[in-house]
Amino acid sequence: MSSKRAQRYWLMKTEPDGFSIDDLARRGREPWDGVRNYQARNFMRDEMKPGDGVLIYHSACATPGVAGIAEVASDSYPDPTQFRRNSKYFDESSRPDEPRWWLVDVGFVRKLDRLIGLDELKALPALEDSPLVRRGNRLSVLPLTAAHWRAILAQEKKNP
DNA sequence: GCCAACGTTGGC
DNA sequence: GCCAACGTTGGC
Repeated sequence: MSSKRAQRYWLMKTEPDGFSIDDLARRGREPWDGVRNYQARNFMRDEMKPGDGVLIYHSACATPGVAGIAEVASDSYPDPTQFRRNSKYFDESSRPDEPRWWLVDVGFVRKLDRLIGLDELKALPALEDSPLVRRGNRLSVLPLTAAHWRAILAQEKKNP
């Protein structure tokens, strides 16, 4: 396999009441549709590449935190829901010849042995510079450094 | 359910 | 281009 660039790392949020790591495990692979934030869109459209590592984060739930590992499973392509009039993600001002919203497919890798809660993440010195643990952070797709990735996954083997 | 933080919209 | 109003996210 020839790789033109080093693997990158990302974190993607999902609300488990709507779509959880278990749903991803069942389906194996899922188009990450419905993202309607320009910064998150730019990451998916311009920077994510197949094979990149993804941490799946459960948000807006009883215990928010990192729940599993996935990978970028496709190149980016236009989010089809933006053109579906009956979709809640429909965007009437987006044009098929110039799509506004883009996505990637996400492939399941594995569920973590245990959920690594936000309280734990906040306590990790390695994550001090990540927007993930900053108050008021609303970005649903964000980049991680290799150090962030390692620090988060190292927690899996530790007692909370 | 509350509310702080943030992004987006639209009037001017 | 500014900024107030509004809508949404997300932790608690």
